[in-house]
Amino acid sequence: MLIKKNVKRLLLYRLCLVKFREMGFKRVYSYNLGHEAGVSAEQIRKDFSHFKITGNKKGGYDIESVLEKLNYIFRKNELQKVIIVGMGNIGRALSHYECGFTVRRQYIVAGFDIDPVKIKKTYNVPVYDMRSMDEYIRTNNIQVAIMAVPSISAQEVCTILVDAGIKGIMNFSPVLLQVPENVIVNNINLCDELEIVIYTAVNSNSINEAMIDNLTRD
Amino acid sequence: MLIKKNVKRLLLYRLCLVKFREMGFKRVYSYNLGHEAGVSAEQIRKDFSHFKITGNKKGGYDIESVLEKLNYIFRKNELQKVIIVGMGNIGRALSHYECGFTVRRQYIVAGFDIDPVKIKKTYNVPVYDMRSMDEYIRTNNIQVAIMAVPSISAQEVCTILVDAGIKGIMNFSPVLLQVPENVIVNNINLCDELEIVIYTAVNSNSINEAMIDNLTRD
DNA sequence: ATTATAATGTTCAAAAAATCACATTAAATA
DNA sequence: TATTTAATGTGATTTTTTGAACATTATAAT
Ligand SMILES: NC(=O)c1ccc[n+]([C@@H]2O[C@H](COP(=O)([O-])OP(=O)(O)OC[C@H]3O[C@@H](n4cnc5c(N)ncnc54)[C@H](O)[C@@H]3O)[C@@H](O)[C@H]2O)c1
Ligand SMILES: NC(=O)c1ccc[n+]([C@@H]2O[C@H](COP(=O)([O-])OP(=O)(O)OC[C@H]3O[C@@H](n4cnc5c(N)ncnc54)[C@H](O)[C@@H]3O)[C@@H](O)[C@H]2O)c1
Repeated sequence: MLIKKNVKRLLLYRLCLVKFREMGFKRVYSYNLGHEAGVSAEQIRKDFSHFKITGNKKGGYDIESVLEKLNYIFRKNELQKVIIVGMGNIGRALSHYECGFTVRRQYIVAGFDIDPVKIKKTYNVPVYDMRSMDEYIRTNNIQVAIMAVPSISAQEVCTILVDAGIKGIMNFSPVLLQVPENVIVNNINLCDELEIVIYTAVNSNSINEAMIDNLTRD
Repeated sequence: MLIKKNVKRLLLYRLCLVKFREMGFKRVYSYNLGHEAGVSAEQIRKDFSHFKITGNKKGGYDIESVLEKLNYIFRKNELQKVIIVGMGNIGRALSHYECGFTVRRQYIVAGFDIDPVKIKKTYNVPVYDMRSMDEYIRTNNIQVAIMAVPSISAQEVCTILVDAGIKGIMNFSPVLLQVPENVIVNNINLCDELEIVIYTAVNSNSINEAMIDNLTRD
């Protein structure tokens, strides 16, 4: 069985491979790729091996063909339709990133909002009323949604999405959504991500043991 | 030594604890917290134990006091000043989230941009010219920056930040930044995060082995 | 054509993380 | 007060992940 960590690394490798390709390289060794991605060469070979991505015993990996296989694994031959719910700060920022998603064959096909002011104001993607979302999802067979609504509405919106048949949610609210077993939620907690930076930077990359000891004294 | 995974879980626990507190609870058992956070009760106790967060042999954990200790660990008693570089889609979205950061004592104190149109247009946070950034960082002793500039400028901006003394960077560009050992980079790759959702949702949470087998045949 | 080389791919070992099991102990109860 | 109960906290065990070692093989050199 495959775990997320593994997949995340594959996506990281792709990023590096694209960079190498842009630099004009045709082939790459596990060592080069590992150095760029910040993982060991063995890890690269292990991951590739697991996904049946093969190289050449002496010449390393052909960048183009690895990228092709990665695209195949990530179903890049298919059109990946995604909707955004909540066209506020985050929702709008994402909708303006069209080209960034497009190169990865991720198509933001529609936005939905409860606020009349935001509806149909033509951004890069059309924005519709929440009441039409259920039908839209069903008729267009949408499987994945980005949620960027206020935290207070998150669970409510989530339930609507799940009932309509959504199978994967990228959630920006700092709320742990209740979903059925078969629905995937990827929580993006930007405050947490910032906090980790602050914490790690300030503690110079390791826990301040003295500080923890202090905790025991009060 | 402490690893990010551990810290990330602590932040997750805090999210749950805040929720429980809002619901009126005063105490919580490792079992409850684990259920909410989606980890085992033992994991909770191990993590807490590692950070010297203690509970009560029969009565579980006092929510308020655990939150206090978490705040202490994450230095919530200190003011955490952060700057944003690049006031485009993402940068502006973050700058409008002021209150969200404020409750976590993360203060977005300033934005910086190269585009005259975006400078000093008073958003929630003041936006200055890039040329004044180095001085601002030094005089205000800023340690952490959010980077939301186009990918093409990412490394260039990163170098300026590092030279000015920045110790932690939250980076939204799909670019692996070259930084010295002592500088922390947290890469937020929203396309990757979306891709993981798509991948996992479409493959119903596990790798499609038949698909991988196909890979070996071409 | 043969040999040397240098990379992959896989097996085996070590390290890390998660889970289990249980001893400990605070609270409730009789 | 003594006993039972129910939770924590931690040492032992298992599982997962990572790293090292090496056998394999495509390419280059002789
Ligand atoms: N903006 C940020 O930088 C940021 C950072 C971290 C986390 N977040 C989180 O992301 C989420 C969105 O943040 P934001 O700043 O974009 O918020 P926002 O208020 O700017 O936008 C929310 C949008 O959702 C719409 N909405 C409200 N209720 C709705 C409903 N029931 N159905 C459909 N649409 C609804 C609103 O009309 C609005 O357009 C929040 O949970 C926030 O905590 C945001
Ligand atoms: N917008 C999204 O939803 C999204 C999603 C995923 C990734 N990203 C990534 O995040 C980054 C920012 O995206 P965005 O959509 O906010 O871009 P944007 O173009 O809207 O904003 C970039 C801002 O940076 C400024 N800038 C350009 N060069 C600069 C420099 N050298 N110094 C300082 N400022 C400079 C520009 O003036 C602009 O205001 C990009 O790397 C993008 O790939 C964005």
